[in-house]
Amino acid sequence: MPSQPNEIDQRIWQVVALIPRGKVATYGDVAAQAGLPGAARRVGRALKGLPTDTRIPWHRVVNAAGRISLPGGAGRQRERLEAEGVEFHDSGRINLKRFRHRPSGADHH
DNA sequence: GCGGTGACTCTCG
DNA sequence: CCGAGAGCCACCG
Repeated sequence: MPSQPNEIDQRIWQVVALIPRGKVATYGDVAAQAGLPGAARRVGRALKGLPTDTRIPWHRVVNAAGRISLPGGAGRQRERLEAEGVEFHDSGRINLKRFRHRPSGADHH
């Protein structure tokens, strides 16, 4: 099997698990929260290693442009997000100003 | 050890 | 707004 989950992956998953329903976070955000600033790609790899039946809300992680990066599964991820109330712009872009999850920052809006 | 690759991101034009 | 280029880190053959 492909690389067993290490402590780093566990921490990344934990951060993702804390993203509230109806909100999203970028790969960079998750990396920073997990104590790995600049390791966005590491996050993508960690999510790829999640089991199919996981309860981790992996679909709440999108790229910095507010778009879905998941290859071949964009439709599935988008459906899940829309089911939670996350709205998509024209060609599948999310308004991060509105739906981005800020862990340590109070709403200023 | 090297080069290719990817669920990334930023800068430039 | 979009694409190209570069920086990035870890995995793989």
